[in-house]
Amino acid sequence: MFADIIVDISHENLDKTFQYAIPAEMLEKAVVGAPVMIPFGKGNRLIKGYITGLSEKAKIDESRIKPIASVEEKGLVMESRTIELAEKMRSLYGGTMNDALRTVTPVKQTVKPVVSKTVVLKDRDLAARLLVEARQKNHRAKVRFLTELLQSGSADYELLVGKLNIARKTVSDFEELGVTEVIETRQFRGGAAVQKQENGIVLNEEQQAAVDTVTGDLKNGIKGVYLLKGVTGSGKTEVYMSVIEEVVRQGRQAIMLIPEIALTYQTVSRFSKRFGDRVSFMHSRLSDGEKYDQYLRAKEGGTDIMIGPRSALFTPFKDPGLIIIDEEHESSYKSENVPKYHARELAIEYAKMVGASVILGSATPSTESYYRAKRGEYRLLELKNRAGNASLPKVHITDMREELKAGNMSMFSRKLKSLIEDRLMKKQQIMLFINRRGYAGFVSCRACGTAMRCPHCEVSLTAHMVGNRPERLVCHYCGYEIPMPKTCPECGSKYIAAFGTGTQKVEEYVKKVFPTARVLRMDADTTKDKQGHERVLSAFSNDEADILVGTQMIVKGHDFARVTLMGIIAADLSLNATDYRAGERTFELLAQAAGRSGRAGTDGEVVIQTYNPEHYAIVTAAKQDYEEFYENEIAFRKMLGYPPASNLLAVLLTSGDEAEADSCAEFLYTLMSACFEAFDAAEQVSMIGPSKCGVEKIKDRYRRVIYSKSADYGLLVRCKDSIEERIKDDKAFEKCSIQFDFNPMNGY
DNA sequence: AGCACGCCGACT
DNA sequence: GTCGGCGTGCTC
Repeated sequence: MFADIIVDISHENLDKTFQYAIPAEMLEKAVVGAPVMIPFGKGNRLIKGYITGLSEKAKIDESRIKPIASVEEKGLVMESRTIELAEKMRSLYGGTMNDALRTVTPVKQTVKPVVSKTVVLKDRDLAARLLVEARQKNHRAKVRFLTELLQSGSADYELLVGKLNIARKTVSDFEELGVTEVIETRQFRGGAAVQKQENGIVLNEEQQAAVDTVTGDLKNGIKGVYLLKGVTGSGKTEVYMSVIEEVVRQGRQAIMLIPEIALTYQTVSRFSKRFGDRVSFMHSRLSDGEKYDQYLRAKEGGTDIMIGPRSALFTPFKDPGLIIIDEEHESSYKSENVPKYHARELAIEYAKMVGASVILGSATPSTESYYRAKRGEYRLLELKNRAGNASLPKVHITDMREELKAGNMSMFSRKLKSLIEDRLMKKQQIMLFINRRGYAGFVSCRACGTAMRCPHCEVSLTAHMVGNRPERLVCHYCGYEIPMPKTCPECGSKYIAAFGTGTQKVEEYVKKVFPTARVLRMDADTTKDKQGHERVLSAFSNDEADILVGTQMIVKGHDFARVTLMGIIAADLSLNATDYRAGERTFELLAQAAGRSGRAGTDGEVVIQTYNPEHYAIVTAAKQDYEEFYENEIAFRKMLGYPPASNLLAVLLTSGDEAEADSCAEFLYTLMSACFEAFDAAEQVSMIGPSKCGVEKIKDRYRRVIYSKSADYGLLVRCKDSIEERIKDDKAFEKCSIQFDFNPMNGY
């Protein structure tokens, strides 16, 4: 008997199976998925591997085949379908089998105790002196730490590590603070037992209809993909819970994916109350050991439900019957690491493999999912009514070109300014939303609103700055390039500039214009540490401020009953992002932001400031009309051959040498077109590039990208496979690295 | 990845 | 003459 084994080393040359003989005494243990130790290479060094298949025939000369050294008893036997899933992942998204296996297996194999370290004060005088010094220099974190240290004689080092950005944890790191001892305390953290409560939840008609459709199908053995489209507050979670209950009743398990960092206390408590300790949660604050614990619990049947980010898809349940993907349009479902899988797409594949149903939930479905639902590939379930008496807010779109014409050069339109004054007077709260992410320095005319766009690609051109002056405008999709114009090509105005508005700028400006208002700011800078997020939000909900200025996070966060005005400072920022998803992202954000205002029945108002008041993403978001948005968006995607109308393969090439990056990218392009030629499919593909990436150089590596579009996804995969094979040991590509990204979520 | 084999410089 | 530099090639 022989076993096909993949070795636990991630290298292209080793990305294949090796055949080993199974000694008679190991025949029982040597099953597919079992971890084994094998003698490898000339030195017969022992390395780990996984059995991926069994056979009775030797594929190579039998004399060269060595026996397995041992089957790892304490290691986890991977389900054969986990290996199958890894194979699927590898074939769909590239990378090595090992990369794929690694992403579907838990990180650490040992349950590690949670280590908390305490530093003990020995040199009291030194610490006291340093405290005086820290007070003088106004080092608040240091003061807090030293005060605590002096009072108690010991302090939690995590405080210091977090506040002062100390990465290492040895005595010498603390010496200058008067510390001469670091004590480690270990403890094993167990899951808290939660009392299961009887549910008294009554579903409304729509919810019940959605539940009945899915559970009815489940009872009849029908597995499908459902798109649950429900506006914010329509009660999608109740639907999820009821369907999960039915699945669990059938003796099967459920996985629910949520976007990264979206696991709120509310979600945990609702699910815990309903399902008690049969539900497990995964989140980034868990240590590897704790995650592994959860993994084991699921594998051994200790839980039925797993809730977590995209990696929770790999929970090794015995018989998963349902996979839910909440907020399915979220981009965090796409992995940024190799293999760059999309959890939503992979979940659907996985469900097919194991015979499970999939529910995709969203208020603003991705264009991809809605397209498939319309074509009948997914079944559409809708929740149209908002729970409670919340009404839609009144939305004003202000045309910033008009403001400029009227002599208003400020950041706020007259409408927004007067409404802010009104709310401050009424002592109601205001949120100002500035959409900074996805903005890479586009250039627009303040007089007529024209953004500089690529004539070939329908995306914004990106300003390449020299110092703080834009010098050239470049298209990131095709490489089209023009010098920075002096005047607007449309209207001739000289008010043409790279757009840039940060949260700090807005905050400063608010303080200047409304000196009496209490202002809080929330963005990546103010919420660096883990409690920062909560601190700002609770301060705002405790009415410690009148105005909250922030990025994305304020839109996705909690509900604030007292907020009656939402100002969207520059709706165009995301609209002019340099990738084809800009419209969708803008609609999502604006629709969500609009939904934030006036949720408790009070008359909420929203002001959307824009230079493109007639753009469909803005108009439809203001009306909260998803359907109309979708019709426009899908027409745009069809016209230009973007997903889901077609498929896009981005091939990213990086090299430390600029000339080499150019020549290799050029060569790669010819190889790819020859490849499509060889498949006799050149007419089904259109290729763009190679061109420079939006960020031309990262970490001293020059970046180039080639895009291929084709309606046939399989064709792109075949091209990737053949290119990988072709360049594997070609000297020309030795010093560059090449990554494949299917239907990328961001522009390169 | 890691380790052996292999073909050219400075050394007991 | 050999000890050792790390270039390239293979691992069931």
